[in-house]
Amino acid sequence: MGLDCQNCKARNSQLCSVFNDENIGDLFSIAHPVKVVKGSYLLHEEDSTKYVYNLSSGVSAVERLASDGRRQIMAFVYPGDFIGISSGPAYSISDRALTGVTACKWHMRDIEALYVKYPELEHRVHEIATRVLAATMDQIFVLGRKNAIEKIAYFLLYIDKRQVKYDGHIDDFTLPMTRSDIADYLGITVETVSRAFSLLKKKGLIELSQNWVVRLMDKETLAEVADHFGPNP
Amino acid sequence: MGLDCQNCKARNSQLCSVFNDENIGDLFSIAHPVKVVKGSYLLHEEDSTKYVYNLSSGVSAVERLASDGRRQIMAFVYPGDFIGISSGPAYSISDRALTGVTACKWHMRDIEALYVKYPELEHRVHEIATRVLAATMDQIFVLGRKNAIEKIAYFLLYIDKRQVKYDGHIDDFTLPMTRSDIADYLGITVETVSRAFSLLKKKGLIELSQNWVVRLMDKETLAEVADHFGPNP
DNA sequence: CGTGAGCTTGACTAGGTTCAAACGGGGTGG
DNA sequence: CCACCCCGTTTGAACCTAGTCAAGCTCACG
Repeated sequence: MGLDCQNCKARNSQLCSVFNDENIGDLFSIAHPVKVVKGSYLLHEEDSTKYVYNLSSGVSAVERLASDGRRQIMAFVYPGDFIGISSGPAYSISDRALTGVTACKWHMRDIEALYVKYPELEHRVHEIATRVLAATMDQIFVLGRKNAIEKIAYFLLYIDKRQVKYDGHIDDFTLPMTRSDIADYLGITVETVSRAFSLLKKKGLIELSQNWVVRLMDKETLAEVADHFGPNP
Repeated sequence: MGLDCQNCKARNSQLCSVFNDENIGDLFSIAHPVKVVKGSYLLHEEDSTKYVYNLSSGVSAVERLASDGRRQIMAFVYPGDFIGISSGPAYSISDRALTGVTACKWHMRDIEALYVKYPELEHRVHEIATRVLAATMDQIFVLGRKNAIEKIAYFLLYIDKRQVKYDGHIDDFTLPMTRSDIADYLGITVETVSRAFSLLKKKGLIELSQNWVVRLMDKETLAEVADHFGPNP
């Protein structure tokens, strides 16, 4: 039991790491593995909030869509990330697979039932919510107070940090999301994203191959740009 | 014990309502009441995250300040609201009193010690975090995908909803925050806030007295404006 | 009654959006 | 196998929303 867990990219995630290799089966046996193709949804805004998910492979985006078509992406979800935390009867966000995605899905009731045997589990779930909150606050600052170039520089460093964990790469990585996804994450348009990429390329801070592969040439300067870019020195 | 609690505006808050009038003393006896004057801080970004707070009276703002002076307000805090939820060793936000403020302050350790006697308390604390997260997601959408007029209309309806709970007013209320605070909350400038107010006034959707007292004349239309305002019908 | 902090208004500017056209690469069908 | 097409991206140009700078106003307060 829990055989698959050994090779799962989420094995060391906040949730699964509560269990050791002997008792991980307790968690795995109540999990429903799900597989979702690129472009379709793990969960929908109006779904009832019975289930929670832990991403095993692939990348997805937590998003909200307004009636007039405006979209805002709240977060990108990587293996080991937890989805489905929500107050109220419906998630108020959707989660769309950007690549093929596999995940473990649990009835929240089943997770809660394990709290008795593993009290640490409850603390972890709480901790996960708190971390998500912290990340969300960061994003509020970015959306409210950073200009386009700063946003893109910040985004690249953020993705770099996220992907390192699971790829073990040195300094280039493949973006799983389109320019349009990036735009909807940062509250700007595709064109602005594209222009910002071009500018950073011209400045020698990044290199792009085939639109998707990014290499960060100078993370230090990039961090400065993410912090402040514009007329006032 | 818990005498003050009877008249406290936070008596029915998510935290305090776990206790009935008989046992609220268990919570109150471990509380440290604090009083903060307008303009000073309940907590600072770099403070260690030992304490949590529940606002009793007044209004404060959760904010983050960048090194170059840019400020972003994450949330306005009203009586009954909970502050101090944080991952990591330091809050990464500050909380500034917009009016004179009183609050109950607890050592998180003391709250956790009560979990044994009141298991519901732990669930509530989690629930609070989850609600804050939901509110924060709403704001991300506003910051990322709404224009200035939509932001202001949304803001007015939001404040209206917040203040009703504790004032019992019909349709006017006094803003506790300056134009500059509103600007920093919505990711725009003071001038833009001012112009948006003037426009909504000209349209007959709101009335202003002495800059601080707002009356919403037509909430329905205001809600439409908050949803969509601009060229595309 | 004078002062100043906060608010409003105006004129100009700039950063980002919009609209439009062209490019490029991967996949499909002839 | 290659031409074609399509989707996502890039780039350009015009436009417009919000920012900036500056002046004048209001009102609470000393």
